[in-house]
Amino acid sequence: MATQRRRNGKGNGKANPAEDEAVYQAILHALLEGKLKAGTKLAEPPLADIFGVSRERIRKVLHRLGAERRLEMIPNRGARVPRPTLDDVRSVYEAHRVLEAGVLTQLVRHIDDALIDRLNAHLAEERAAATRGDRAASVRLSGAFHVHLVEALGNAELTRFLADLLSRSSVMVSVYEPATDSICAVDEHGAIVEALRARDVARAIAVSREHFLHVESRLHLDDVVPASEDLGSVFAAVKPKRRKAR
Amino acid sequence: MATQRRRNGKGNGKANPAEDEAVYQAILHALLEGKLKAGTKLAEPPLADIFGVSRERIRKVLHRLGAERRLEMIPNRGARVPRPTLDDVRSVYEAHRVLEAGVLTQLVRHIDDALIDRLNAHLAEERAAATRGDRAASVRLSGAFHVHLVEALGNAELTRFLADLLSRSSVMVSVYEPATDSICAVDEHGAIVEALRARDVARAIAVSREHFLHVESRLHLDDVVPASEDLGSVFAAVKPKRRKAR
DNA sequence: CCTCCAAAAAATGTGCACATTTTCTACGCG
DNA sequence: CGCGTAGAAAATGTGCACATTTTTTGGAGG
Repeated sequence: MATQRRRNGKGNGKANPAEDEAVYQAILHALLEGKLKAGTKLAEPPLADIFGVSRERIRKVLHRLGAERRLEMIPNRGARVPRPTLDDVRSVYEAHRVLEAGVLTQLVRHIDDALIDRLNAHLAEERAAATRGDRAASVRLSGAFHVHLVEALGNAELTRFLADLLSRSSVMVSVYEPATDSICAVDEHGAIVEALRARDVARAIAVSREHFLHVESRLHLDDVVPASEDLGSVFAAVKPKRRKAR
Repeated sequence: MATQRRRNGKGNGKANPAEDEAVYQAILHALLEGKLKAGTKLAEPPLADIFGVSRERIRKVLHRLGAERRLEMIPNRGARVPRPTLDDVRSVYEAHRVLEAGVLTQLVRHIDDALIDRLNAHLAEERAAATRGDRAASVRLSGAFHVHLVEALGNAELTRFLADLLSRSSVMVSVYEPATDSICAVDEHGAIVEALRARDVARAIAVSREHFLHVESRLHLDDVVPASEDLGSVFAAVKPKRRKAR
């Protein structure tokens, strides 16, 4: 009997939360990966067709993403990938900067050798990726460094907030790409750890601040927009269900 | 013709976002006001009856509140008012404390006389409410003070995060009530402003920290739970639509 | 060639009818 | 008398039909 597909009877109330989740993850992933360019319209019928699920399924996921402010929902006009202004991006970076100042302030109170060791181990990874020239790993590890810092506090609220900020800024780099070269200079991360080890809050904050300002200064507005159409190719490898003939 | 009610034809796709919003606000308000006790089950049919709207309308609102983590949604088992643990509450307060440390750090850079004046004006309001013995106003103004601080930075992300934290802690006081006496000592708020005026970051943070620890220390776990049933009376004055006979 | 507008097409929003699951109830057995 | 359980009742989840709204299309007129 195995995994019988729906599509059979009429009123079918079969619960399948995994399928919701799969669609959600697929769209979210495409969003975070930057495959869905800013301004792209996400209409329900084509998505339902691509993923092979009912329209209400898509609908629910879209609204959920809208509630998380990852999509821009306009009543009666559907969902679009947000087109953040330069101020929006700055706002996210500034928020991260302010948050990290608070995190560092609190962190020097609970710091111990084990934490320093973990951070240094992470720095080693970052350096390895940098010398290896692995750009993707560098980006990932660079973000992970800041995640490590908040996670050290063990506060779920703060961790969630940072994760939200990071995911948002990762979307933005697809528009305002500081992509050119090294994202976060490992040296700057190292300086933060060093200041932490010395229990020097003021210095840690100052370094962190400079670090963020450095990143922010690389932001620039690429003229107009890339704009992406043709959802089919975006989700090509995701769900090989059925596709519309053109 | 005025406001014709739906309930008429059959398939009725009339868009009425205001009605969604009304239900959302009503439940949210009851939640923030503490009228909905922790652990209360929010079933769809009775709510639909109380508000006089379709079940799917209620459904949508419930899931939205769940996405905001204001309600606990369990698949196939509906929505409940969350029953935060003492650790959850501490986590929220700690997050607020850490955030405010960052905010103060940033704030001393952009401080000016106008801001100090505004904060002092707010302190005057707080003192007036305190001497007047207006407990409700005191609670509200006490929260507003911290809102003023973040808003001074003009960062939407930070403001939103704080609002989220505040709304969450306001729900929690209905369980772990530090309700006994003065919520936030106005003097402590005053000391923060004073430190800000002197551009003394370290002092501002120290005072803020003590302030929060002071509030947190008053938290205590009331034995078991109040538990509230009978949704009808909770939303009594909200929507005088129809009610179920018992 | 551009603009404006009406009709068609497409997309979104919503109530409803069930399917599925959970919760309640009552009965029989140890 | 407690306890597990079968059946009933209630609640949640989902597809579908259709209303409403938006967008596109195809001319007609300037």
